[in-house]
Amino acid sequence: MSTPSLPGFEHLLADPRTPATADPTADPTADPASGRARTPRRGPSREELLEGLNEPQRAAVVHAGAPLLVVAGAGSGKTRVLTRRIAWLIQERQAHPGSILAITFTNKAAAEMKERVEDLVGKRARIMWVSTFHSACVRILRKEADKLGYKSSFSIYDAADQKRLMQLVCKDLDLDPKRYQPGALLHWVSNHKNELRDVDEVKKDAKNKLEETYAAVYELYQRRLREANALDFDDLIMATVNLFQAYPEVRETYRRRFRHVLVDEYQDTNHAQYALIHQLCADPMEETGATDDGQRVEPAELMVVGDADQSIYAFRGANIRNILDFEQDFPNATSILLEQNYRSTQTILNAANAVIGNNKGRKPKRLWSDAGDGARIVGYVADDEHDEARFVSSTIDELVDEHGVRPADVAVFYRTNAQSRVFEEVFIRTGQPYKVVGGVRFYERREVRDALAYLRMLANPDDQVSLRRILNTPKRGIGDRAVECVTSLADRDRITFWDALRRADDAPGLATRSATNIRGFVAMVEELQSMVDAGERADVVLESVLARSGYIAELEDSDDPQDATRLENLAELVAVAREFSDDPVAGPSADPADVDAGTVAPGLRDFLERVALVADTDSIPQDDDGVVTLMTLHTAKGLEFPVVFLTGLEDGVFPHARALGDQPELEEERRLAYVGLTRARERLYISRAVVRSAWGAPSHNPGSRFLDELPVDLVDWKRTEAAQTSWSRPDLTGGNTRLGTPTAAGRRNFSSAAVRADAAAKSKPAREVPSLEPGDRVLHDSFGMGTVVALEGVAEKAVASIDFGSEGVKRLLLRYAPVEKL
DNA sequence: ACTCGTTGCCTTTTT
DNA sequence: GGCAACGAGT
Repeated sequence: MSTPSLPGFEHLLADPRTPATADPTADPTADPASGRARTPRRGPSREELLEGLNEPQRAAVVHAGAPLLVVAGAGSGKTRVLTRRIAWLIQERQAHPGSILAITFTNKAAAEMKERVEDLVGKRARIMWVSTFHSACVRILRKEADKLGYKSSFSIYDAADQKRLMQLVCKDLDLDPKRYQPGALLHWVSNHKNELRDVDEVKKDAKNKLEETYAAVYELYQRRLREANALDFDDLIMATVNLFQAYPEVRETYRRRFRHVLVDEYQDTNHAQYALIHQLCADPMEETGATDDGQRVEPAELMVVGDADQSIYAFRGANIRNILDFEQDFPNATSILLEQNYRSTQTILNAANAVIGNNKGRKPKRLWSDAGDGARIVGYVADDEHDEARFVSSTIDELVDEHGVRPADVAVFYRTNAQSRVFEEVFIRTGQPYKVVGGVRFYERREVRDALAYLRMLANPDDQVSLRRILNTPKRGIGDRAVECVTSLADRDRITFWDALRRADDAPGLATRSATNIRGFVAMVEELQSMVDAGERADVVLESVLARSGYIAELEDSDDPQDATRLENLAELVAVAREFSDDPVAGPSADPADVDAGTVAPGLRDFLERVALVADTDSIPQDDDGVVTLMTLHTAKGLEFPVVFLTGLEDGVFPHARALGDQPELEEERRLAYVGLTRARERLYISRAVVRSAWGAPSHNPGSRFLDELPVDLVDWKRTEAAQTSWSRPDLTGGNTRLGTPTAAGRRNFSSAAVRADAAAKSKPAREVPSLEPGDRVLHDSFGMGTVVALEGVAEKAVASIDFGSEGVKRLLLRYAPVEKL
């Protein structure tokens, strides 16, 4: 997200010797160079800035000097601390707002923080950099792109673009798509980028054929990105780190500029992000050799805020060690612990503390509240997922009728998006309005992506992925064959795909019909490009695109009711563009950024940038009186509700089957549970289904192990497993299954669970099993670690099939087998 | 070049 | 159970 610059901003950046006062909007009384400046009379007093804060919170706000880690438990008021501290820096320590860099993880959080600081200290807060890592990096990279061999107009590829590009790469390398899945390859590439490992390094370290192939994929993928003048999300960070490394003088510019760096959600940073912070904030004395003599800049003041217990994005490269090792990474760092919770009842906190306490290697922390114990947690064991949904629905009715709860106070959480369906069905039936947050998102809809692809291709004709996407959308008679011909022309003459299109007549083997169609396409694009070059507003360009391309016409002619929705979505997109063009500073991600000198009004590129870096969960309206909110646990992070339903507490669902066998992954699931529990303010409901249909087939899941971790006296079970009808009462008790009950139900249970475990074992062989049931991990004296795949037989005749990975699958008579449950 | 039918695959996802 | 991606048929 970014918006046009404030005048004078480039100057500020370009010449570090004129820091603060170069900006006309800045408060001239707050010149940091003059040390003790006149204190502006506007704004809150010291007392007001510290008002209502507890001791550790105050300490964090006023702390000066050494790097500071604020360990902020859930609901402990960390956003407050952050905003007050920023205001404090400006107000009391005369920091120039332009010297403050605050990093958040969402644009929404950035906008909120900025707004709150602005409320405290006034408009001068606007020139602070409050943004996400990605936005900040884009701002830097746009300016310095040429140093890295990119044009400043580079595109930003999101997950879908990456996938498309990766598919092209796989095709070029002639890889079997079954053996090499684009998704897996991307994940692998992403991991390397997060670890700042470039292609050369990876190639050098390839140990076997497979790794060499992967490295080759990485190499070609990067080459294609470069050819497309595009960077993917991970590149944004890595390229900035590389830039700072390769150009110390550039780095120094930013080091001089940012005197205060604050990072929120530090537990979710990855290595690349850590490195970036380190480059900006670490003492250069410790860096490799003296870079320059004399002119050394004091390192910026760093404060990071986070909670290791809420780190739930490891699967995306977040490294929990960043926060755990902060004190080692930044010598003489201090830390402050915020344990007082202002959100939940003590009952809820006790539950959360108990669960998270099962994670190893964690720094002790116990949330407490003076809100009192409140209601007990209510538990429910449902027959199946429909029963569970009915329980949730009827409980909500009851709360609304008898306890004055508004539906908007209620949230229903689940582990995976697919689980939302059952709740939706029941809510539709009962007429309970609801809102699903997340799921298929606006910017991921096909028509929206198509429209954006047009715009991106206009802004950056090198952008192959976008260009190819819309080349024949809507259908204009340019098929695979034609694309093939143009591609080979591009390859042979070493020109871009777009240039090849313009010279399509030279392409050998191209049908005249296709050539004609391509000429028509090129003419249309060039005409639209001239609009862009003339600096036309984004919404005007967009409307022309939709009209001229025939995209609208095609949808209008269609009978498919879906296409009516698509038209609406496009209208919505036009509205977004119009709003942006009218007032780019407004909106959820307002953040003044620098654009090319000379561009006064916000252009198409600015719009694209905003769109590329904004998740649209950012724009979910939070308040709507009669509406229940449904979302995954991941999207629930950072939110709070008076009433929370935590559903699907079953081993295999939550914790997810793929995590069952892996200690670190299981701990991440546990943190996710912790996040879920701590969202609740007053009332917490937990539920699970004994039978749940997954992928069509019913699956019989044992209760989540997290349920066993809750102190028994905190939970009031409205219905337990014992209350189940006899047919569905197999050998499960709580989360612990005794082995082998010779009932039909037992077998049914076994077989369906085995199917799941088998599936899990296939994708991730070799691992865990506690109280023996499929999916559990065991340790065998000679075979090592293994995963229980299936169980058969009773008591001392019980036999387990255990997958020991490279050792193969063994059938072991448990009475004799030297296996130990882990 | 386009359309339709079959197969295969399934977490989570702030950017 | 649902979607997307691929392949065969027109």
